[in-house]
Amino acid sequence: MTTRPRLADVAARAGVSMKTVSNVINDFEHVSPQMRARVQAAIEEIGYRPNLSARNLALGRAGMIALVVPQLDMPYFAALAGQVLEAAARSNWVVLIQQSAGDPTVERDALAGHFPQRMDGLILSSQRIGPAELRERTDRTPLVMLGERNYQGLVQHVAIDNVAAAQTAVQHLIDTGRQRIALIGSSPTDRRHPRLRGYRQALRAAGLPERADWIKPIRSNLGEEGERQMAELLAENPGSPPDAVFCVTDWVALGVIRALQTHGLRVPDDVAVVGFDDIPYGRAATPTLTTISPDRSAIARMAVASLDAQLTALTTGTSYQVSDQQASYQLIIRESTTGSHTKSIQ
Amino acid sequence: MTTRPRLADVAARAGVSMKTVSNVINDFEHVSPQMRARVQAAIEEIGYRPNLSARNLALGRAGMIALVVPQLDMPYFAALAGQVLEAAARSNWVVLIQQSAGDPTVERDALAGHFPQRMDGLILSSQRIGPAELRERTDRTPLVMLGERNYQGLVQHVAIDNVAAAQTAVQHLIDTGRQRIALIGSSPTDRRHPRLRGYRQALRAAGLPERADWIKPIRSNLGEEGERQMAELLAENPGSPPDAVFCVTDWVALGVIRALQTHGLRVPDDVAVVGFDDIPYGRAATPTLTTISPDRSAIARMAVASLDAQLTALTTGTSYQVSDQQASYQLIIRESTTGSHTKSIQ
DNA sequence: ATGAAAGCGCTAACAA
DNA sequence: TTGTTAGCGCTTTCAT
Repeated sequence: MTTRPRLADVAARAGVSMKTVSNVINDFEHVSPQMRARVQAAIEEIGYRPNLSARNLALGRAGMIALVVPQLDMPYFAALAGQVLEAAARSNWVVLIQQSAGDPTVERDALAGHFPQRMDGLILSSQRIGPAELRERTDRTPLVMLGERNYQGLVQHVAIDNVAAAQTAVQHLIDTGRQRIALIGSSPTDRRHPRLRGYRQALRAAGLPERADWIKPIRSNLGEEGERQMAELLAENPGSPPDAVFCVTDWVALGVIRALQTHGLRVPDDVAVVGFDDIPYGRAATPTLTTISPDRSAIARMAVASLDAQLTALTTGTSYQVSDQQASYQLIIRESTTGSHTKSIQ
Repeated sequence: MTTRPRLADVAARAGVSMKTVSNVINDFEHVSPQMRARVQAAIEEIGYRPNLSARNLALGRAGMIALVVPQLDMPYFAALAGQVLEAAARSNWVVLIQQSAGDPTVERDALAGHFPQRMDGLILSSQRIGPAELRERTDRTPLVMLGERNYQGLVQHVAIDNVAAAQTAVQHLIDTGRQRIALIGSSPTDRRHPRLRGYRQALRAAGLPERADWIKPIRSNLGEEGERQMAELLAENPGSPPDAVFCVTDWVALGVIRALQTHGLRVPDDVAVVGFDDIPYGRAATPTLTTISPDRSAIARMAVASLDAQLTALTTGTSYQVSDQQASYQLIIRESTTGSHTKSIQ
């Protein structure tokens, strides 16, 4: 196996200096078109590809950013990771995906910069990390936080407006005639929870009463949890179940639907269900799931762009002003609130 | 911001040479325990982390392998990617995940080694690439193919025994009393399809007749496709539907269940359904889905280990004998074949 | 068992 | 506009 072509080989082939080749590769100005063409031809001919290790070493950058998500097999995060991958590639970054499995240690290690190698930036999607941890952080690696928590302007934060999105979802239930709306996935005492706040705002705006016993917390974002809590709610309200349920995630909503069907209630005929996240399965479920769809692609692009800007600020010694960036979202209306999925029996 | 510590700094701190530090870091032999301890202490004290770009440059390796999957938001591949990530990390590899979106061009480019940089290895999970493309391949990058296709010993291939697994799934249907078993997801004329072959073997072994019109092809692995084909099958057999359906993937099975429920048939009471892949949704669906669960972790480990071995062979100039490696699988029995998910109405 | 120095492939000063 | 050269941080002969 012969050795692979280097920049010097291209230079020799094109009869120019390495600097010129480098200029062409990096799209610098002040290279005459014919020179550019000549170098390009040489590159093609010998099949040259830059060695990124060498480039990054010379540039003093890692060429890599880390993305920390709870788990890749959770569909919301898988889809998000896919988008981050694409956005990062456009900035010549490889993405090191790290799964935290909800382990706060992993997330704190990431915040502290404990990776197998230096990272140019870090995108962290976490439920666990709060403002306190952020305040104590000393590592200077550019950081973007994702997710619905509020970080009080301590770090760059990219998310949709969860309060407004939740309000939109609940408003849709009200618009379609529902009056007895439960929430699964939050504790009634958690005043900070954005999706709970949106739920409350919608109820208040419609003059509907709020019942603390119709707000059920979950211990984790699992279908089983949704199912358990819904079953409990049904058991506590025999004969007078809610006519709609707003779930903090699609995954929980699937469990809720399961509980409803198990108890002989039809969705949406008896009880309408709305989820949150727009996971792919929502389209294949029975009934298909009405949900809030965050613009994941925009979230990914904003996060990567911010890392880019932070890194530039860091190297140029200028300052970077952190902000709360909001991506858009959409209400996707499907069968679980409006459709009837059961046709007459053949 | 002060510069980050280098190997030389550790050496200075510990009062030894760089070579010694390097020996400790790379776990070489012939380092006295006390010397090791001293160096370790110095590493901790100044918070040293090796620069992988420099290491890889010196070693002449990329430090990176590519994983090409159709899409990260398909749960099977997301879970697989997660496992590959972990296995690769243990071999000091970062994984560049590339989504092909089923585009054969992307897969062919990958085979040809067209990446932004050199890769130490390539794991390709593809439906499109066949023996022909493999035979034409000239790139020498270590390669492992995943998936159910047969590559005739042309490349290292890691998969479960799809014929046996399919037979196991169908046998389970037969064992639970089903006699009229359809298959969704393959063409009756596709003699090569492993899961179809397993289906046929099971029917034959049980002395059950095979009906070509009960074998329905799909155009893509989508719930919608399963739903459409199942609806068609029901329309073609009014009054005498199958009593069980074997689906080539879970994703298709979810659509099939949807079609059955839409037509007023109960799962599993009227029709039992088995899927394939064990995607996370299967546990949250209603009813929960009986399926074949491949040992993804083993698949990932085997693939990475093979890349390691191939790379070693390549650098030492020895030869690497490709093989067909088989990972294990399990039949996961859930409600869609045995349970009754609808309790009496309250 | 440990030290000195060359070199991996690239970028960016600095010169021309 | 293009060429020359000194590193980037690490591994690895080759001495010792």
